[in-house]
Amino acid sequence: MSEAEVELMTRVASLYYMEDVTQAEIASRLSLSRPKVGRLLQKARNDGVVDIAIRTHPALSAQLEADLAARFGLAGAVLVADQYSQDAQRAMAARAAGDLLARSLRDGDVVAVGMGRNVGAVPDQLSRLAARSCTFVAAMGGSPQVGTGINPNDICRRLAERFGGKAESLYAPAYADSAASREAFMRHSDVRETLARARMAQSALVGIGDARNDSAVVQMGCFSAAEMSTMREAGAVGDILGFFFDLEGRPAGGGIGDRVVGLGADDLRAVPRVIAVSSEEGKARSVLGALRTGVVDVLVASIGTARQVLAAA
Amino acid sequence: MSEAEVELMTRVASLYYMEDVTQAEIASRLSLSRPKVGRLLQKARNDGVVDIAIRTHPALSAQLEADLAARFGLAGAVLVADQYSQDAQRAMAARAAGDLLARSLRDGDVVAVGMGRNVGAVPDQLSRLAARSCTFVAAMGGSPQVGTGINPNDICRRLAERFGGKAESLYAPAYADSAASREAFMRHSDVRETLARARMAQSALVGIGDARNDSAVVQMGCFSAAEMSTMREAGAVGDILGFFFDLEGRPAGGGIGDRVVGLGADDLRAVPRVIAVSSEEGKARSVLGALRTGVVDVLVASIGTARQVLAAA
DNA sequence: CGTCAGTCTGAGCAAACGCTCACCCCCAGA
DNA sequence: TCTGGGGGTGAGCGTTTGCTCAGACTGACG
Repeated sequence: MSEAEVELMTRVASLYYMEDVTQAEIASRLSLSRPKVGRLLQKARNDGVVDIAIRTHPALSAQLEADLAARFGLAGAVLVADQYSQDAQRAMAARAAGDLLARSLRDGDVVAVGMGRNVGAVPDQLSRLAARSCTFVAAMGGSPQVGTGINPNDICRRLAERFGGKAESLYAPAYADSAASREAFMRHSDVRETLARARMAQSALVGIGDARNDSAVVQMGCFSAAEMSTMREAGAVGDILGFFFDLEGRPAGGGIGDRVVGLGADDLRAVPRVIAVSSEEGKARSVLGALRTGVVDVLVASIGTARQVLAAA
Repeated sequence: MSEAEVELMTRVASLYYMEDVTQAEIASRLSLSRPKVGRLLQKARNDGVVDIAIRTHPALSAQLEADLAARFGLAGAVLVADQYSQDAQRAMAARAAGDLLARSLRDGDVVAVGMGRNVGAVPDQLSRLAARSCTFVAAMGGSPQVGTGINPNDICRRLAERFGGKAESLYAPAYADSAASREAFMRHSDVRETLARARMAQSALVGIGDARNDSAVVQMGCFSAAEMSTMREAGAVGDILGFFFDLEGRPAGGGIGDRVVGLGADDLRAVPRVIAVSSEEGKARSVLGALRTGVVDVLVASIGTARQVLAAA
C-alpha cells in the first residue's frame, strides 16, 4: 500500500466522516468515481484508518466497574457493551484489552501471554499506532490440534508484530501426558528459561476458560470430554492458563491440571498486572471463580457478565 | 437521559456498527420503528457513545513526528490528518490534544490552561470516559470581548466538568492597559496565588496564535490592529499565552506583550509538559517560532502544517 | 508476440438511509 | 373539562449507498 493511497484514503475518510460530505460529492471533488470512493472508505475502515468504537457510557459501567474492583480487590475493570453475536462480543472485549495493554506498556516491558480465542483476538483488534518495544513471552505451551491464532506462541508473534516488539516462544505442549512427563518438559533448559522470563513479566494477558466439554482445551485435545466432566464434578468452574479452580477460587480438578506446562497460579499472582479477558455470555461462574483466585488484577468483560458475577457473588 | 435509554442506544449502536445489521432489521428485532433506530444512532454519535475517529496512518505521520521531535527537542508530536474545513481541522486537533491530556493526567495533577479557539475546542472533543480528579488553572486573564468558550476561565470550567475535576479561575483581564497596570494586577493576592498554582502545574495546554490583524487577540480587543501591525513589523510571528516571539523564537513585539497578565515564557519552560495545539492552515511560521522558543514539549498539529514547518526550518 | 489470469474500474440497480411532515399523546394552564 | 403547545412517533419520498457484473487494463508466462 503506497503512501499516496494511504493519504487518499485518509482524505476521503476525513471528508466523509468528519465533514459529512456525500460519497458522490467527494468523488466529484477529487475526480474519482463514486464506487471508488465507497471502496476507499471500506478499505479505510478495514485498515483501521477509520476507527469506529462503541464506548460504554459511564452510566452503565462505572458503578459496576467500581463494584467489581472493590469486591474482588482488582486494580480495575473494563466493561464493554453486550453484543448479540459472539464474534462481535469477542472483538469488543479484545479491543478493550488491547487498548488497555497499549496504554500500560512501557518500552522494555515483558508480557506473559496466555491462550484461547479471546486472547487470540487481541492482536487483531489492536490499533496499529501503538509501537512499543516489548517482549511477549508465551506463558504456556501449545497444541497442534487447534488452528493457529489460539496458541500462545502464535498470539505472541502477532502481538509482537503489531507492537513492533519481540516474541519469545515456548516450545512445549500445553499439557503433558502425565505429571512425570510435565516434569521432564519443565526441566528442559529452554522451557525453564522461557518460563522464568514470563514469570518476571510486568504484565500478563490471559483468558478465562469455562470448564465445559466443548471448551477450547477439550477441542485442543488436551483433555477428553470425560476428563473434563470429572473435573467439573470435582468442582472446577474454569481455568486460567490451564490452572483449574472452583467457584471459590480454590484449585480444583483433582490433579488433572497438574499436567499443564506453563505458569502456575502462584507465578501469576507475582505478576503485577494480570489482565484477564472474558467475552462469552454464560461464563459468569468461571469469571467469579477466576476473580476469587486472586490472580487477576484487571478484568475485561461485558456488562452482562459483570452483572451476573456481582449477582452471584 | 435515563439509563434505559443509554442502554438502548448502546445496544442499537452495537448492532449497527459492530454487527453490521441494517436499521430496518434492528427495528424489527427490538420492536422499534426504523426512524426511531436512526434517531437513536444519531443521538449515540452526538453523545459520544459511538466514537468515529480518523487515525493518521504511521506511514504519513510517524517520520514527521520523529523529525519534529528531534529537530526542536520536543518530547513528542501528534500529527492529525489534514481537513478541508477549519472546523473539522480544529475538532481533529482538539480531539488529539484531549486524548493526549487524558492519557498523561494523573489524579491530583494541576493543568495550566491557555486561551483561544483551539484550546477551547478541547473540552468539546473530550471523551466522557476520562474521569480524573485534576485541577485546571487559568494561566492567563480573560476578556469580555470574545464569546465564552475562548476565555481561559471558561475553558477550565469545561475541562473540569468533563474530567470531573476542579477549575480555578484567574480573575483578571488578559491584557492590562499599561505595564504599570499589569504590575498592579499581578500584585493582587488572588491573581498572584492563582498564577503561582499555574506555575507549579505538571501540564499546560496552550494554543499558538498567529500575529495577524484578524487573530483572536485583536478580536478580543486586547490590541488594536495597528498595534498588531507594529508588532509584526518588529518581527512577531505568533504568541503563546500572549507572549509574542519572532521566527527564531526570541521575544518580539517591542514591549507590547509585556502587558499580558498570565504565565510568561520562563514560567512555561518550567512546566514539564506543555502541550501546544495549532490547527489552522497557514500557521506554519507561528508554529516554527513557537517551537524555537523552547517552551513547547508536545506539539499537536496537522500533517500539512508539520511539513511546512520542517520545510521552513 | 499472443494469451490468459488476476485485478481494478465504473455503469446500473435494488436496498438502505435521512428527512420532511402530518399525527398523536401527554401535560400544563385556562 | 377543554384547549393549545411541545416533544416524540411513524408513514412516505427522494437521496445516498452497497453490490453485482461486464469490460478494460496489467503483468506474467508460454
